[in-house]
Amino acid sequence: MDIYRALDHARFFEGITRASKEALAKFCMPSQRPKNTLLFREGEPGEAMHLLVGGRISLYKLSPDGREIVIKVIKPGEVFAEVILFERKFYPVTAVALTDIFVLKLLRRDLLDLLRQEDFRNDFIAMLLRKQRYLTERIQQLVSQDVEQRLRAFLLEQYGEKKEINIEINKKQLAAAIGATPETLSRLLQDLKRRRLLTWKQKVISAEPGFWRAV
Amino acid sequence: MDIYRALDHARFFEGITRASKEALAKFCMPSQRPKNTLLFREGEPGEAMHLLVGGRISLYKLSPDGREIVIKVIKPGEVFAEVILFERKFYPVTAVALTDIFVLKLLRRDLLDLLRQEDFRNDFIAMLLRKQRYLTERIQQLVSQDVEQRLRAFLLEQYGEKKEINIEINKKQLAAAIGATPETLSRLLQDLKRRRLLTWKQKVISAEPGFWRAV
DNA sequence: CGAAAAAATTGACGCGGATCAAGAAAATGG
DNA sequence: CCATTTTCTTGATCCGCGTCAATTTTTTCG
Repeated sequence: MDIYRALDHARFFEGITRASKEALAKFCMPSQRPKNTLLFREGEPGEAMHLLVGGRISLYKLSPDGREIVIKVIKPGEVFAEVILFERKFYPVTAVALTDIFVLKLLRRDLLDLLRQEDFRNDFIAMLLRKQRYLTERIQQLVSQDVEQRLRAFLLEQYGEKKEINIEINKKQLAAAIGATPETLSRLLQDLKRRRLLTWKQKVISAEPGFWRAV
Repeated sequence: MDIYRALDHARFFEGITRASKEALAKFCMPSQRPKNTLLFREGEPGEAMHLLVGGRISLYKLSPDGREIVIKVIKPGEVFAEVILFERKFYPVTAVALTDIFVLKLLRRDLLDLLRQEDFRNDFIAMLLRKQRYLTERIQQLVSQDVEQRLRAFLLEQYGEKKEINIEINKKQLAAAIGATPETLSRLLQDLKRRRLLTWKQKVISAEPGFWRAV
């Protein structure tokens, strides 16, 4: 469990100099947590930015009536909870580990130091803008696309256009991630199977080429 | 049409020193445009950040089937299209003037200069984080709230909890802004009128106190 | 291994809001 | 000011997906 190596693989820190990555490694607080761990809750005060090294984490908000609205599923190499560093001091979302995870935490004051370096700062701003773009696209998707298209977009974003996907999350979690109920996902999967486009057995999804360019 | 004064009123530039605001005023390119002007289109290359001084602008994305999905309605004092400054060089959304507008443009290179100043940079990052929070909340709203709640949220955000709202956009535009069709909005307004919560006559919306705390 | 819990499936049904079409009202522009 | 276009309204109909309930299947763990 080498922090430096983890940082080295995180795409967010790609453009950064070796020296500052080593400095960063000193600041980071590593932690491993089992599946279903609640990392933080919406509205709670916080003072760290997180970098996910391994596993998946779901960020969601609660609707007034208690439903979980998934904002984003975080995959390895991505940073989250950066929002609390500058603006308010409260997390705007809840974070739950969908699988066993390995995360690095970076305290506010350490990050503020790092931001003094121009290249780090530029990467940081670029990351924020990328995220803004992502959220913009997610809005468009959730509002205008049906469940099948959202499933396709999700798999594409998280795993790429592959024939075999080794999926670590369960169907309930996936349903939530694409803004649907488990029942609806179940029926969709049945239909995709009938159309010979996609099958889900155990932890493996097999997608036909046709799936990726379906109507 | 004093640029400095405009900047002085823009909340984005609130925390900034007088000196750098004056410098900024020199860089800004002011422009006034009539209603319905297309400022830029999704996918077009761009090289300026915009600050809206007066009027309203709709930022939207097109769905695959050509519907307009409104991401955000910009109000005076807000900045937009900052995304092209760092990340890619293409606008991620289309921008259309909902009313006659007055905007200031800030070219990429000028902004990059400004970002060298620590206080400006901090404000800039804070603005990005605020926007991220906004988009996060918009997702939650669009996914989990019905049209009536979305109407309430929109009016609240854009005009505040007022008894009388002078509305400059038309019903079609408002319907799009809350992710509904004009037909649905029309029926909703009829219902709100019947329930004595809200009336819309000409360019004026009158909302009863009860409207703001409706179920 | 076997019992209990959790996840997934299946069917019946209902609802919010989209769509389509037609007509009324309002805005626009010569 | 009138003619044309655009916006708004109203009714009828439809559909995707959620909800609820009942099983079935899978996972968990003593």
